[in-house]
Amino acid sequence: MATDNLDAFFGLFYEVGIIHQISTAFLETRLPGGLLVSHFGVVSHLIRVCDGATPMELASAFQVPKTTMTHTLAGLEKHKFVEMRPNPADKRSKQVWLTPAGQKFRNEAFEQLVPLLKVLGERFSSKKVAAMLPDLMEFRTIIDRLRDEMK
Amino acid sequence: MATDNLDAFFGLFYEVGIIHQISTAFLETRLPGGLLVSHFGVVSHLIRVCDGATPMELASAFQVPKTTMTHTLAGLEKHKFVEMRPNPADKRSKQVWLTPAGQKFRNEAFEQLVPLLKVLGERFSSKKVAAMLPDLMEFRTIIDRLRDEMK
DNA sequence: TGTAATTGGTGCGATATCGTACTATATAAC
DNA sequence: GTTATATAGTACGATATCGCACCAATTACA
Repeated sequence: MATDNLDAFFGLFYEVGIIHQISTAFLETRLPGGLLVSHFGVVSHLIRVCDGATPMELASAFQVPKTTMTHTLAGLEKHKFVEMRPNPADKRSKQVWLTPAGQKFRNEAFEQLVPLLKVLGERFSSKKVAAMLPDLMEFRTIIDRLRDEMK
Repeated sequence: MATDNLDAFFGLFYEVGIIHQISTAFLETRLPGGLLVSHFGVVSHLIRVCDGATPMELASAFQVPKTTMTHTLAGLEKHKFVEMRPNPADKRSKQVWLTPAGQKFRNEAFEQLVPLLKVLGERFSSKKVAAMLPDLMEFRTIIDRLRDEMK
């Protein structure tokens, strides 16, 4: 592979970094009470994917170290947005359950984003976004596996 | 715009977040002396785009707050990878210049990544990556402008 | 079934990130 | 030309991130 081809990968990492930076900052200025995207992400995951997930499952879903997830969950707990219960299937483990306050937080934050995403959608169609997703997901899956192999 | 369409945007933000997370962690375990991707990014920018850039130009290129860039540059300076000089065009400002040690750091880190990216390229072709870039760049440009408008 | 290796979670310390406030300089308005 | 506003950079404090070490529970396996 020539060096030129490597440039494509660096370009991808660069764009991903910038998009991450912009979108995170943008969203966080619009979340109440100093909550972060990490909090919003976890709560969304519990609503959309699986309530009662374990901390490890969440860490794995967002590909962050487990200590980071512990910290994020402590923040959500402090706000009473989630409740930690023992995991009946494994006494080492816990389960993270949304509270009504947590659902309210997520839904209100979501509703606040709708008009902003509508404006965005007028400039970059959601169809185009949807068309980008399969390649991104495939790429993500591949680097995920690659990372595991080289651990 | 229906809620379904919003899902595409959330999906994009999610994938971008994960890819950022994986690629950053992956690269950072392979950089010497506790250097971070932010350091590698700045040094690469100085080599590839413009040596002698001002801190503000760098902060803007990576879309990070200027205080963050100050911190990153201090780290590079401590390693003698860059040199800060006064900006002749503006006495408030500075210019960031690479040192030979900084070039060496970047080139060695780059060379170390080549074999890894080669493996990656066997599983996800650089052509496919290159094909994804225009849309990502357009999206990035749009959210960048949107953010400025709503500041 | 007893011991070794693995896994889920937390405590702790180092440091990266970033908002606020501040100084010095530059630009604009008048 | 003087004054008001904006901009480049830094100091500082709060807190997010994450590696390491640890304990408890589970799983592998001899």
